[in-house]
Amino acid sequence: MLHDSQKLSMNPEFMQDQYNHKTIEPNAQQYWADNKSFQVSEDTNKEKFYCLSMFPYPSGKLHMGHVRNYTIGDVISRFQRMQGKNVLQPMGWDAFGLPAENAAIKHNVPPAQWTDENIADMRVQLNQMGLAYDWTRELATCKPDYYRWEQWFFTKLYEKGLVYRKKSTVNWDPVDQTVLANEQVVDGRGWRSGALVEQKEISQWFLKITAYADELIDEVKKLQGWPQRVRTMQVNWVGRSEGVEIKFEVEADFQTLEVFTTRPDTLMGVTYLAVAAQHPLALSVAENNAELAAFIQACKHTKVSEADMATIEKKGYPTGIMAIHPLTGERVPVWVANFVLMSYGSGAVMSVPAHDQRDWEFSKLYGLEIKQVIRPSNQNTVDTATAAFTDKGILINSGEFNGQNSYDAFDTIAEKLAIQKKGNKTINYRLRDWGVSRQRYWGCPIPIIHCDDCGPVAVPEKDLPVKLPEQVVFDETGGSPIKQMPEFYETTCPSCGKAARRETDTFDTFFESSWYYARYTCADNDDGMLDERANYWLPVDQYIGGIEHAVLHLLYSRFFHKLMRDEGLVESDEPYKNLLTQGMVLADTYYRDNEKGGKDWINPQDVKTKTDDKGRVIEAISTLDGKTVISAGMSKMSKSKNNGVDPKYLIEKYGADTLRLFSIFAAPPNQSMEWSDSGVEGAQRFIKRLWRLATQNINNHIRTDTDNLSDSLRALRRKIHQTLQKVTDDMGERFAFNTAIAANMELLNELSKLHDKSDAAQAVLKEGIETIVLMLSPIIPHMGHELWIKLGHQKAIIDEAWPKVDTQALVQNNIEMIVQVNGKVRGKIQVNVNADDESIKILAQNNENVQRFIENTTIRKIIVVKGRLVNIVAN
RNA sequence: GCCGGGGUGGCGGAAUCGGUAGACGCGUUGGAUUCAAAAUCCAGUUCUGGAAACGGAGUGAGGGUUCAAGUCCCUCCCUCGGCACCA
Repeated sequence: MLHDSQKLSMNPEFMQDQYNHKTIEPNAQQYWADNKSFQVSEDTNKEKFYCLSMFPYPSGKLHMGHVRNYTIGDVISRFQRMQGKNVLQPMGWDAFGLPAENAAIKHNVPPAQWTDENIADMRVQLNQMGLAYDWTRELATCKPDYYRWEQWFFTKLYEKGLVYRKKSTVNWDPVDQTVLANEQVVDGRGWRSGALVEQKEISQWFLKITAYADELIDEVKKLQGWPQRVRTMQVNWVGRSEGVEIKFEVEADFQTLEVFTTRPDTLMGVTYLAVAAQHPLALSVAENNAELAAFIQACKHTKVSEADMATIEKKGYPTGIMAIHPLTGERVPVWVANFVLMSYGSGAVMSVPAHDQRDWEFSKLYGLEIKQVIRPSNQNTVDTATAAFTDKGILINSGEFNGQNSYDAFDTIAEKLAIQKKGNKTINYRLRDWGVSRQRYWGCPIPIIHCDDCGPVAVPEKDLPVKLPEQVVFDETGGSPIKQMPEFYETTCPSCGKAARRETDTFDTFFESSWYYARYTCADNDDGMLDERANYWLPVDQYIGGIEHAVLHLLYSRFFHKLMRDEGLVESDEPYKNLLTQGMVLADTYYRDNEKGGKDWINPQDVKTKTDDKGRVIEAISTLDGKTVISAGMSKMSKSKNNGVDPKYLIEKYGADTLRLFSIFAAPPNQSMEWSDSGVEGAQRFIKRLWRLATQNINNHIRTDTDNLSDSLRALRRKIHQTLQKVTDDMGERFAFNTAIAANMELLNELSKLHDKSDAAQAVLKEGIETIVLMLSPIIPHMGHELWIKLGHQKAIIDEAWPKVDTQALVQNNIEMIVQVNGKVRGKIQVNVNADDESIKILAQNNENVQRFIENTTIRKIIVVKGRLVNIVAN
């Protein structure tokens, strides 16, 4: 018995090679490795192009988000290489972080070992994707040869006074006695212990990012290659606002409360002040007030995230203390409020219920006075008893300021306060200094030694790096092992020599990811953080990564770049010239309710859907037990929803080229992309169709005079060059890879329809096939490599240049224009490209179908849009 | 809650500068091929009326500007990302 595939291969029709990714892909990868195709060095004769995809956290498994991100970067890199540029595309590992600690607790493996094994696995998977990386520059942030330089840099910043220590709030698990990350707090409780989480104040290190706030905002203007939405988010995050800092004297102890407001024009409407629960004033009153102390205690049980603070139920408690209004001298009560944060500004705010929605809600809740001091600029009236009026307007009930508009009153009130030394105009930022301390193990040790006599002292350069001990044992509380290791923390003071204690906190992992892009340029340098090679390659010409990094990572690395510039390490002002933010990868989710009231998530690979004759899904059934499951729509691929698709399996089944093709064809890069198994099969189908047409023409080496083609061949050749023109624009300027692929599919469809066996036809066909293979080679490089050889070329396709548009081929004599009557399409006309408007108008009116709609009407106007349409306005 | 996106056929998406809405792909329907199936190929496929020619409606909802609106303006609804210790 013969297998079907054998029967097929014996049929002369199918004697040509079958497409087989399992031989094609390793062959191409071997060629690139043998020829060191992607190793680059500084070459001043070529234009450089630094293309960087955000490096992954080495979880051990490549997921579809990586596949998409790295395919996009690879396509751009290979396209730019074909434009003749010296392209650098490196890869490395964002190797510190929480998951390694979790794995250590769960599987009893030290984080270092777990991480190393994961890196080895993921490197293999990335290579199977055929990504054009210069692996000689690979780096892992958990290695001392990397993190020693950020320790060194931190000590430089410390010398410059850009680093300081202050108390700040963390999530504290009172049972496990550990600090928890926000994601480790679930419904207000520690994820492991289940204990109610408390806020705790501890001393931590901060970087003065606020000192660069203005530059971070101002230079967003220069980032023309960034998406507008990311630029807006960056500006809003820094949040520069002009306002007035106002001093309120407090009756009880003659202290003053300083508050910041952007609306000094509403000052006369202040009816109370609110301070944070942790404010010294609140704490001192609470000493003799048990109820207030209880309230403050209750306020500790909230998560320290802004989203939580903003959405909690607003609660407050009166301190019984009165403050003096700086202008009227009236007494206003001071309240403690759970939504005022001690870490923002001074931890106190002035409240104007009539003109601020949050203050209004608070005053309604506790029956506090609402005093309207602004009225609308027009003649409308507002009732501040029903809602706050937050617009600017004209001042009322404000004594000497009555009748001024909000803008003028801003200045006059600020001036009056300044004269009385009760306030000043200031600029306030929403941006807070960057807290870089983490009380975790798997991170870069902060290079500081605490001495009882000398205070915190930076570790001297000669003693760097401070190595993180890698042979450690975790207990189930998840506390950092180095905090229990005297051999790590016991040391001597570098300045006085007495016994001292090493800092056991580690850096925020954003610290590592803030400068890795620069280190790739000189990853082998053991003598310095960076060298002159950084200035050849930087800034990064194209950065690609998830939209979820639009604010934090990108802001921190912009900041870090400026710090490095001011240290003389780099010359440029900004790290990333162009930015492409890719959307997430989504997949179908299915579930069943379980007995515990929760949901059992079922992997989409185990679900079959039934459709009606229009293709609408009418039922989803598990293939495991044949029973119905409930569809919960599309959501981000994740473990928790059990809707991940493993790229490893797909690479084996379909090959990397198919996966690459599908992952950028399914949606434009900046939008989220929905996973579809049948879509992958469609991508494979296209690859096989191209393979077939190309391999049927490998012996076709006919060249012919393109000046004397028949009309239909001329049209086909025009299609080839129109496609090339579009694809060049789509890939080089717009990153519209999905439409670039669609255009190639369209061209392949046209070429497949050609059954003319003449020499001229075969020459055009060959030109078309070769153009497609070249245009798609950045996307499906393995197949491009193989087909290019088969088509008879000596040079590998990786070294070929991007094809050139033949402008002669684009010339057209006649074009089609549509004819509208009152904006509705009623006919089509063929027009000579040089026809004047008058003759086009006549042609349009003579169209048979158009006449049906203009008879018995009067033509009012005829609009001709060159090359597109004619619109006849008639009634 | 605040900041920033998105919403177009059964589905993913296209329409780049205000000018033919639905390219391309998936799914689906019919046909060819096959003993049969898979694969492949051909044709149809926004809804709706019609045998067709050709009409009517249609880009989340409602209003507006314009000869012309998916695209611009206003109001609203839904949804996704981020919110500083996930990375």
